[in-house]
Amino acid sequence: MRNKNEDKHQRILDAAVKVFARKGFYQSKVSEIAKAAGVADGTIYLYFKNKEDLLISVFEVEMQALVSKFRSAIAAEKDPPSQLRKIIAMHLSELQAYPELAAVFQVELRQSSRFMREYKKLELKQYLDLIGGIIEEGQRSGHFRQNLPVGLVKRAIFGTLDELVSTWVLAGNRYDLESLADSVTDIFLNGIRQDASLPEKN
Amino acid sequence: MRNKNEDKHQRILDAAVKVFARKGFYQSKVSEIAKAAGVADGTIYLYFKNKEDLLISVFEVEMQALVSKFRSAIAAEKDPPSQLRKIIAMHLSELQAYPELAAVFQVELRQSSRFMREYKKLELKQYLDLIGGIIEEGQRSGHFRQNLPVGLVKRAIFGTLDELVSTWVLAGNRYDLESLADSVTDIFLNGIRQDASLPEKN
Amino acid sequence: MRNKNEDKHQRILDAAVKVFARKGFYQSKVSEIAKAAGVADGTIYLYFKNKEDLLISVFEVEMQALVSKFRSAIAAEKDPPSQLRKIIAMHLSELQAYPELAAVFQVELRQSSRFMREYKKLELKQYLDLIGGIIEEGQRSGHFRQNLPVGLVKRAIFGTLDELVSTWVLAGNRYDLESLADSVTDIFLNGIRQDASLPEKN
Amino acid sequence: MRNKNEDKHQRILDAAVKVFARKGFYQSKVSEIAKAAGVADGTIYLYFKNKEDLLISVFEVEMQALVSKFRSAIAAEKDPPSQLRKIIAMHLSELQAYPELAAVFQVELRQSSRFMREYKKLELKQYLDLIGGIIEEGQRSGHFRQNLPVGLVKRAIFGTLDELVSTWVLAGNRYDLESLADSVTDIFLNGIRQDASLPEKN
DNA sequence: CATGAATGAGCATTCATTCAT
DNA sequence: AATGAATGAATGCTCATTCAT
Repeated sequence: MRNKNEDKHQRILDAAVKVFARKGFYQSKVSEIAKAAGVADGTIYLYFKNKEDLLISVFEVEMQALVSKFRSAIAAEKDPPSQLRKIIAMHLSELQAYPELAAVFQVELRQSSRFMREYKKLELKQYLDLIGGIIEEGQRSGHFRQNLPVGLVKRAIFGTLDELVSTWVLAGNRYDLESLADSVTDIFLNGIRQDASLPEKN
Repeated sequence: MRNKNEDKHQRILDAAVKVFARKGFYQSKVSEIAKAAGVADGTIYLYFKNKEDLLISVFEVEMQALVSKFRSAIAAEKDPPSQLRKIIAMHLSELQAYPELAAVFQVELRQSSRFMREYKKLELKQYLDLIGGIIEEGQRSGHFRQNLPVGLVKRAIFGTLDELVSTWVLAGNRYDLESLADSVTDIFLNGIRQDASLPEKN
Repeated sequence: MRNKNEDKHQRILDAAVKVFARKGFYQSKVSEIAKAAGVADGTIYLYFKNKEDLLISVFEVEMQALVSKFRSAIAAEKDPPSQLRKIIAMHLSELQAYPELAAVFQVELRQSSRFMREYKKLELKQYLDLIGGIIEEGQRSGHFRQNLPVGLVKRAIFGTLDELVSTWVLAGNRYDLESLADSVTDIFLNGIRQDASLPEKN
Repeated sequence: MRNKNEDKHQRILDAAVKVFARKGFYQSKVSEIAKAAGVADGTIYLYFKNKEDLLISVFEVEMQALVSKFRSAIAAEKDPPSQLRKIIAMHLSELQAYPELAAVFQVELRQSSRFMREYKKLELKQYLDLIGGIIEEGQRSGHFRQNLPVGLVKRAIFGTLDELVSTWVLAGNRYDLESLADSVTDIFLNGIRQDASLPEKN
């Protein structure tokens, strides 16, 4: 019983990722997800409150898995610059490895109501905080400049990665995403490192 | 007649921006836009093919205005770093000045079908090319390093700005967006300038 | 415009009476009512808030028409006994003349939620008050005994008529309802008239 | 086994009375009845063919109990007037004592399909025949007038009681029902007794 | 050009019933 | 017998779009 239920729950989540990625939230039909999961329409409502709850669940489950993966990975890195290099590389490689999830993250999650947008922020916050933690630590250790607001830096990095993945998703996954990691790292490590002279203000 | 029509056309566009910004594309009702514009439902279909076309038009019209404003502004700047500083500042100040448009750009335009997503790219391309042009010129003039792909740099800058505006929109416009411009400029000018030593590879 | 709208509104009401009478509220499909009215499903929602509102409207409109017809009829009668005879006769003849409405009144209106039941009482109250007024006047004029509570007498008369109509409806309208009027009047006029000796209490 | 089954059968019936009374037939969920009875949803289908059958069974079982109780009670009364007085008093006191059953009888049983309505008549017939028997006997014994059709008189009495109970149920059982018995008896004994002079025809 | 009443396709969700365990 | 997870048919209502006026 235990396994069968978990299996069905997971199958519905997997199907939802696929369908949401392909069609978007509003254009996805519950019956289509049910069909893709190999269950009856009504069965979905045994596991999820409604269609929106299903989308939120997809996000929650997948995001948590990603974040915890990232967390262990950066724990193995010796200093903030290496950690930043690592998280940039993983962001790109993980989403490249799971393009359907990427599509949901990049495009579909931006479709829902105000409530959901706020909900999304909650989940995303963990990830942004992970990046933010690296920046803070780097400022403390003297690797990164302290005149830059952490909140801005973490969003700059996230925004950059997000845009690169979005472009890649919308381009139909036609090129290698992972190989952009070095240049991104290059820009940001230079952009925020301690000994950078401030750019001249005109 | 001419003026009256243009007026009506514009009133519908303005109403659409407001409504889309508040509710999102799928939750916006055509009748609501009509009401906000002070026209009958059917009148909208005299000026726009359908609801999606209305969204695309909003984007087209507003984006073109924005891009041409940016274009003249950077033409007045003396060198690529100043131009970059200028465009970053304007992106933030313009969208801060017109938060409803910002909401549509940041959040709602990501809601449509595959066709629309691709369409959006076309419009957005002009803006990205504007940034790209500055980067290219800077690489030619020796201000910016040449080892960084222009396509990536322009997306990094756009992604960063986009994320900052999104956060600001979702936070309910509760803080000063424009004042982030200096830090963003700081990061990128340092991140891409010629004499930056490459960050050590582990 | 005026006429067309009223016409459509009325056609929907008429169709609703027919369909509700035949199938009952819960078994009646909105699409079926629409079809019977010769309009599209959605059109019904231009005139009525929802299915329940349609049922309430049927009751309201028809009941009001009935009550005002009754009111003028009894105004023409000279004394309370004649008025009672008249209202009993009309109740049976009117519902006999309009069997579908009778079916809705007798059977279908008892199907709805608690809210509706209470709503029904409001409408029905007017009719019960009409009977009650006759009884009160008769007690005052000395035609009817004063030891009987008006509230009970009016319900006894209404309950009797209601049951007779229900039986007739459920029997498929197979006999003459109107001809029962004399016996009913006989029972009640004897039952409540002034000079009736009280029945012996055991 | 025997007892356990009967117990379960009875528990389901009791639960059904409660739930039907509170929500009405269409608004009552089988799962809710199952829960109230402390059995699984599927178990109900071991004892009853379907939801409608469950409602019919409630009626059958409870009605038969009532009728047989009434039958013995009137057997102990000496003459038709006393019997009529007795049955009127019991009708009111029994349903007052069991308000949930009253709710089902008065309100919910009128909700079902044509088939059920006819079925109800069958069950009800026994009760009406009980009243009818008293009237017939009274006409034979000279207590009651013979110019009144038995079928009408029994329905008048039943309709009156039914309406009084309905009103009491819809009023939330807020007053004493039983105490209405004397007035009802008064009306009908006077209304149908032998020596009543016919009311003058206009 | 403008209107807005009318249309009807489309869909999330419920719940009586089944059946493998 | 008993369970309760699974089923999937069934339907009220919405709303983009049309078109007669």
